[in-house]
Amino acid sequence: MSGDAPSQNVVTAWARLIRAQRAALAGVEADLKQAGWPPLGWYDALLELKRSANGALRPLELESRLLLAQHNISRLIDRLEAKGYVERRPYAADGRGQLVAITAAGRALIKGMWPAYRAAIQRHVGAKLRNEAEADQLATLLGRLIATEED
Amino acid sequence: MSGDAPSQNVVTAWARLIRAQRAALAGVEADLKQAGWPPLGWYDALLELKRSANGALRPLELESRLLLAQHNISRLIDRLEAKGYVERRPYAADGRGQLVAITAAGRALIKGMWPAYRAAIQRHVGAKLRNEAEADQLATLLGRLIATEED
DNA sequence: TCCATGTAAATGCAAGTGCATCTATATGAA
DNA sequence: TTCATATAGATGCACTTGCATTTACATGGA
Repeated sequence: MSGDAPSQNVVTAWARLIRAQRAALAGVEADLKQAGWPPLGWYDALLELKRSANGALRPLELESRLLLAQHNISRLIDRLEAKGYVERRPYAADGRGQLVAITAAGRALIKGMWPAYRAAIQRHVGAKLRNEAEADQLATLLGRLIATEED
Repeated sequence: MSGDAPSQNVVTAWARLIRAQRAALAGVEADLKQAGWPPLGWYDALLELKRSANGALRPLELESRLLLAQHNISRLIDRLEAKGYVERRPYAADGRGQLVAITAAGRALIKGMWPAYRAAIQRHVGAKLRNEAEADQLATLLGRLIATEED
């Protein structure tokens, strides 16, 4: 898969990657919204925090896990903080940094959202695949695209 | 793959779908921008028009092919029209509708962009896959997600 | 014909995003 | 220590997107 021109299969995969994500994301977002929940990005960010030691991460770390730009992380945290789902704490080891910690309200939010989110994932992704092997294959192949040999 | 709860493989595939697209799209957009080209969405829209009979499509059709929301299509056409890459024509068969046609400048634009776009696709997608079979598999699986059994 | 209802596309406004820049702290060389 | 440079995160501004609504035309029934 080297060389400077992509094969037809690669171009097709690229085009479908864009559209499949667009379709799935729009579907899931719409389902969540209809059920009265906040945007998906809030869930994803809170989940990363919850999974981390002490329920906290530095914005920089959140950035690399969510693959969002720095200024977008900064403002996402603003919104989550304004609603009381996270709190910013100073980061002792580096005065420039900070720690973003999930609050009890944040934990409650993702817990409450999960059933609806889970159902939406199943509807817009799971139900379109034929079997577990396909899901596994898809996850594996997408994993290759994420692997960071970037730059 | 039925039922209401997604398997772990499905959840993983979902999470990676979001991130893989985000990473690949950001990478390709950055490459194009650095080379001085307009956003990717312009290319995609113009390509759909170029491939169509008479180089024209109704906005409604463009919407379903690009999987963008109606108002976004409307404004994308505004921008393309302002730069002279497309033109809006009345649609005789339905007075509410219109036809959006690619211009000579539009054709020249996508022709000029393709080498840079192609190289970016190869760098951010092709180079990360191991062989043609993987590209083909990925395209096939993503195709399942796009297939419209929606609603 | 007239009107209620439906559909294609545009638009005002709010919210989110990209971009460049700014502030504050950290690090390393002189 | 001092200063140049680098890094973490915030922010002003322009542009894009989402959402609701509006406008214009189409369609079908009374």
